[in-house]
Amino acid sequence: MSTVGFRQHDHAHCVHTALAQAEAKCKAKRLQFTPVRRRVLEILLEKHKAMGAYDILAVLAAEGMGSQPPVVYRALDFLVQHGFVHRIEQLNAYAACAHPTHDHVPAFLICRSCKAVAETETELTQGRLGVAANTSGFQIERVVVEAEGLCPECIGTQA
Amino acid sequence: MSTVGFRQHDHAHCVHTALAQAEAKCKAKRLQFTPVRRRVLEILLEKHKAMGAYDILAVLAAEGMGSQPPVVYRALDFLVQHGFVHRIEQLNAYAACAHPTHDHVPAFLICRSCKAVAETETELTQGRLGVAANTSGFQIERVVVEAEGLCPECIGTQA
DNA sequence: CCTCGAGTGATATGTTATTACATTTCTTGG
DNA sequence: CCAAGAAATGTAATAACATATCACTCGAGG
Repeated sequence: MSTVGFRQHDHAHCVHTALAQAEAKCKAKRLQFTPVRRRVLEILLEKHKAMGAYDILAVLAAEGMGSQPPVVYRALDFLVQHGFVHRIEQLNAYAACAHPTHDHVPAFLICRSCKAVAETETELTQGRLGVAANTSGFQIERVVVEAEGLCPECIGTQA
Repeated sequence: MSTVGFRQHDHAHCVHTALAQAEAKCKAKRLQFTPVRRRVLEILLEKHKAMGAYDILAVLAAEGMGSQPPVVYRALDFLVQHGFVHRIEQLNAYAACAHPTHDHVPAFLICRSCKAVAETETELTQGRLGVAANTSGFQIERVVVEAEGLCPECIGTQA
């Protein structure tokens, strides 16, 4: 995987597989996997990188699939909601999920130089954060974990 | 602490103390604790809540301390850089640091209902995230941990 | 006294996200 | 099949967040 694990891989295959999985999951859950939603996910899978909403919108617009912001934001909301895509808070950007087949708490390694994003998983409500939440009576629903730094490719080329 | 621990506390005192600590730290490090920077920190301490840059700017503007965005963003950059303030990525907002006296990796509990923010600490590069980073050769420089959910006050009043 | 650098003031602009409302398309029960 | 309601989309306008740039001030050090 070029960004997900900072390694190369057979990309066309994984795009196709991921789309098929998403389609199957939507069918199973009676969700509408509409053309716009499908295409947005496909764009993210193909690019295999975090993209801003307006970057995605530009691609859609070039294809005549809607040129206004709400089009892409609605599609992204849907995809995020159902776990096909993650939002990278630090970048105000979106990336296709690398492990769409099972529920998980995503964690990201974000290269500050090339903006590559690798997705891994974390344990929820463990460690001090979980303790703090329990102690204070806070009910955790979602956890964002994002590490910023340098990817292997960029370590040599940077300060 | 009303938001930091979802509990009440003597606020005027802690504002004063935190400002004095910040002033001392700046003096020790030869940093300029200018009126704008001081006032921005004070506003965040008084409000004791995550605030958007433009919310802070509105307060500054009302006091004649600068009415343009760069004023507040520059002050926030300084305060974040030196650990007096944290940026809450999920909210695009800023909150005064609750533990300014020592270096730490902050973690936040963010109430999705009332937007209260509690700050705790986490262990850096431990657990699966650290393992993933090591395995792939990624060099972590900063970690963002933000949990979203319901604070004790809001649990009763929400779905 | 002069210069240099950090900070500030001000204008403009870029980027990200939402509100609002009209219209179309799906789906489901009669 | 068909009507009614729900879900999705099209479109315009605007809100919210952030940065680029340049001119100006002021204090520290030569």
